[in-house]
Amino acid sequence: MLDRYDPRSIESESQSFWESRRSFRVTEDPSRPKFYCLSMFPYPSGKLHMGHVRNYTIGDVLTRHYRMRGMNVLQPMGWDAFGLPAENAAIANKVPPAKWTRDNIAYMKKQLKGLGFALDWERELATCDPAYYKWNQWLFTRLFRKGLAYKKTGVVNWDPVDQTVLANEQVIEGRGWRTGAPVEKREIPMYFFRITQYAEELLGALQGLTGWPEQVKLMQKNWIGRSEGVRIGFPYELNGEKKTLWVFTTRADTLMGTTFCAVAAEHPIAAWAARNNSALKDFIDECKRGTVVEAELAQIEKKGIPTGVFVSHPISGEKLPVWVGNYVLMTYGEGAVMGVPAHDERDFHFANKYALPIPQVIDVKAFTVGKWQDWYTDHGKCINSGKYDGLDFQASVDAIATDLKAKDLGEKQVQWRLRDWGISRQRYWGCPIPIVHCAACGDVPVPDDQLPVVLPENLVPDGTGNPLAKLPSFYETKCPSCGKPAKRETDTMDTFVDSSWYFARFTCPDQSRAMVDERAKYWLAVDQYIGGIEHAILHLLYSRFFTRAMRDEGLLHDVSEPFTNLLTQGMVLAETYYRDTPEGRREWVHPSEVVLERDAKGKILTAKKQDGTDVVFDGIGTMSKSRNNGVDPQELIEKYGADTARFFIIFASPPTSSLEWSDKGVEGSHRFLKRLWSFAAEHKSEIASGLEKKDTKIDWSKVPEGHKEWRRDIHTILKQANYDLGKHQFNTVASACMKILNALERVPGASKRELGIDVLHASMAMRITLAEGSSILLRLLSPIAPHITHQLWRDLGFGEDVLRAPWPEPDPAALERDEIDYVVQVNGKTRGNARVPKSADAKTAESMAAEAVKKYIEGRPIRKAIIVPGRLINIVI
RNA sequence: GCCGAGGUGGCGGAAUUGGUAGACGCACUAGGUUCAGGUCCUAGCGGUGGCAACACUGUGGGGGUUCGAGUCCCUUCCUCGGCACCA
Repeated sequence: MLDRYDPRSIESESQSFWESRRSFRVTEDPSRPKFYCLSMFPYPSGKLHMGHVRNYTIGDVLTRHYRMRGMNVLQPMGWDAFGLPAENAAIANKVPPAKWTRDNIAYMKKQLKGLGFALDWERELATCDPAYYKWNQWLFTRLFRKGLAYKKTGVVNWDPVDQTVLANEQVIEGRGWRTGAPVEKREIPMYFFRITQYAEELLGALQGLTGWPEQVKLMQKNWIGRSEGVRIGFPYELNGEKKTLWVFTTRADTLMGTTFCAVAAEHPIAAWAARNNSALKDFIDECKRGTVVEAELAQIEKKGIPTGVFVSHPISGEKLPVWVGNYVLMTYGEGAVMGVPAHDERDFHFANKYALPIPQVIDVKAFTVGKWQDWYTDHGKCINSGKYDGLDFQASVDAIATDLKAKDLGEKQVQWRLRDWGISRQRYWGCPIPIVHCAACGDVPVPDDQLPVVLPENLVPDGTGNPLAKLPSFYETKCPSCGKPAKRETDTMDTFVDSSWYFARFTCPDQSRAMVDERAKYWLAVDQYIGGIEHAILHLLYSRFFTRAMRDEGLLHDVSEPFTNLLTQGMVLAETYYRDTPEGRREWVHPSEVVLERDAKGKILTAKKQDGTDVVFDGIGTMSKSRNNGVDPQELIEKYGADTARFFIIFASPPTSSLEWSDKGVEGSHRFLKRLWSFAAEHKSEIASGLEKKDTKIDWSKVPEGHKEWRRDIHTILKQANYDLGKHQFNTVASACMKILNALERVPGASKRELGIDVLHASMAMRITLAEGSSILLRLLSPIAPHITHQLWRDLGFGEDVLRAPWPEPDPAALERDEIDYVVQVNGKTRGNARVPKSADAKTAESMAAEAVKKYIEGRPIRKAIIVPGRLINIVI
């Protein structure tokens, strides 16, 4: 045993130990409870960032903990390897995305190994491997035949200069990122997954996901967005032809307050009306030019222009103008809305702007036409609504729906916010969509025996469209159905498809004849899934959809939900600093280069760069290259070791909260591990002798009282730590480890000449407790800092492998007390303490408490006393 | 704009879920060790008043429920995440 803590050698030795024993390889074992612990697999962007380290450390703490509790724990790792950054790197460096991606995987894998995660590397997979994406294609063809995958047009961002489709991310302030050209919207044919067919089930099943955070379930619920309303038809005539403009509303009770209708720019009425109306045409063009990003769409100024078309109110027959409104979404409902300015905020502002009437039809409090108030949308009885006057919300909706139904102009309808999932990407580095376009046979799915459609790996995209579309050897093919020359689809799949089922593939990654096999039955569902809150909606919803689609294909048995428990980790943040250079440039200064000056109380007075120039603190934000505030995990590991990195990350904040990086905090964590190491070195022989006598029965009456308390402290801390582990509050578990070490370091003296003390006996008790406490500490700490605990466990003679040791449980006898310390309050204010014998009844406890605080009572009569057993007594005077 | 989360010392955070607010750590202050710096060790550390004992006050702001509120309710201000082609 070395006398100095040397993480480098300890960590590489521990890792070799695990590697040589294949410690983390797992197979199906029906004799033990299984636990599938999965962290979201990384995109191989180059090197690990702190978010990865945090994610995988949390997963590893769970994995190692449950292993020590005797469960058969699977923790696999793989690579979400397709995606845009590889193409961007290819454009920048002229390297094929495949090579860039595989190099990154090799480097990041080395980093993961260096962090000592208990991963079963024999199950590693990458989504860019044909052996993986073959099954994306296979499932696609199955869904296509069922109609669960289908083709229709979708809207994309189009860069007119590069003649290419842009991702939202590649559109900077309405312009293409490379060309600077104003981006246009373009409608192109795409493939969609009919996720809406599962909308009802995806929504209903949320209730059963008791292991998910309420927050995530609520976000999914709102995203799916079920709303009950009425589909209403407004009849009109075009060139003598009778037509109906359909809208959907959840507020049919306000129908009599409709003063206009508004349609989306893409609506057929808009197109028809614009034929010989150049102002309208320009406006529609303007709407189409803009963004496809909903967040921006929702914040643009609400504008509109009349089409000149009038529709009839379905009840009153009144003529209402139809406007084109830039706030109406073609993708929701019917692409048209009825305008009720008095009871809808957007309609209110729209009507005010264009001087449309604003008649009140619901009896809300204090209505005036001038200013919008939130309560205008409140439910109430109908007024100014003819025969519906006096009806409340439900009654008026029912009556109006019945009347509309009779006229064939409407009925109740359930509307979803959720849209079908467009999966076509006009990009190279992705899974090819297995379709062949044949002039005679149409869209033909590629037959099983021709799968996978292999993606050529040697291409280098240049930013002007998909290189696959320029490669005849890829797209020239024969129709699988008639054998005539045909064209292969060159679009690839959204990478969310790859990540929607990888958790299932980890159960049987070597299976070449099927997407998944029987082993999935043993392992699924994932017992604990861990990942960033930013995936709360899309990735998780798509995975829930895929699991059901696979279930209905007969691939998964009795599994509908992929993730039983979900832990959404917080983000990793760091301070940001900048200075404005004399040239007027903003220079971001790395936090490690900033020197802080503090006052006598530690408050920050000034921040300067090391060279003395002033810098400005710009708050706490996510680690990013652009703001130069990232911390490279690799440097951290090299300087302090993986255990310090892991410990700090766990200690600094609870898993679900954001984590603020602090170099000083890292040093504190390192200090703790160093202290642990020296403690072990210093007490090695006492621990050895305590271990030898560990079965000796201690007569605590012959040992000083302080000694018993010492042992009780350790077990109390352990009890709390186990409770905290159960609720995944790992930061306080790390604190508990520090507290136990603090306690152990306060070894009580055994030489005190107390009455009845047996010095030899007390000394033995001390050594036994020291050994017991050390063993508790090492086991409790091992999931967080596995290397140092592995080494010390062996060095101190506890055993060969701490991973195989049982999880520590507090000894109930150690927790027992003869007396209870009560907090004593007078009128709710804490005024003292009272030590009360455990056997005392309530009356005795009360009088002892009153005695302890008598100077605050001063003889005034006690009105009552509230006793919280074992904790607190509140005396009310 | 819509949906979701969060505000506790100088800082990260804790509080047995309605019962001693500030555990543990960082920073800071004083002392010790050291030629010195670092390391390490000991003690102190929410605010105000006081030599002190102690008193008052304190969990973003305001109001309420309760014997008792960081925790529950109402209201208000601020910060962060997602919004369908970043992953």
